[in-house]
Amino acid sequence: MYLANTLQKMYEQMLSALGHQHWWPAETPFEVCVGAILTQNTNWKNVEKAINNLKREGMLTPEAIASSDLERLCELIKPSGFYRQKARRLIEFCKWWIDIGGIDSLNQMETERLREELLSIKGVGPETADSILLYAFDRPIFVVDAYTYRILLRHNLIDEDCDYETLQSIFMSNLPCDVQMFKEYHALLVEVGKRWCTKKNPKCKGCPLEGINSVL
DNA sequence: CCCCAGGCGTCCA
DNA sequence: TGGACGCATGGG
Repeated sequence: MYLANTLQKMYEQMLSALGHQHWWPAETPFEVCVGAILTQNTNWKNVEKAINNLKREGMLTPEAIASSDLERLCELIKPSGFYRQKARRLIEFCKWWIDIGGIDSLNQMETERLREELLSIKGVGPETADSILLYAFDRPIFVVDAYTYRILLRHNLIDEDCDYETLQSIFMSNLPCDVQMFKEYHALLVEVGKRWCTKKNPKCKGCPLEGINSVL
């Protein structure tokens, strides 16, 4: 079967089994960005606590974070883990956001340029940059993460040494270029990954994608 | 007690 | 260029 058909079928089966995921859970583009940095290698539940702390203190703005005291910021985001790194990363990100002219400038920027800009920020790698592009700025970019890799690997759709860009291009060159669908697809992969594609379930037993690539 | 989570930068060969 | 390692809290 053609890869394009398999990817399409995966999407339909996940959507049918799990329904819409309503990602990204945030009220503003800036909140998406903060969440994207805080969730690096961290459970989302812990990130929610950190974001709620920032909101409660009126700190969820680029200006407030950029000019915040490092120790105080650390305390507020502590539940999200790696908080010393992440506090510095948030401050760097916010300075960048302000320097570049805020959300209006960012909205006008070409997607390729915006991606380069994001990747130039210390602490923003490919997944964080692409999450921001897709969920904060509605750009048609497919987000790849550890679950994406693991799920495709277990279904024998990729090689073990498949890197980020290659994996991303597999989706982007075989699926229609649709922002809403990209958002839903990534969210569904994460949910499937959490529930079924775990170490404790090495055969992905019970997964809605079971047998998606029956050719072994 | 263990393992891991919606990664990234650094270091070193 | 790529593999190991540190970063750290909270939930199972």
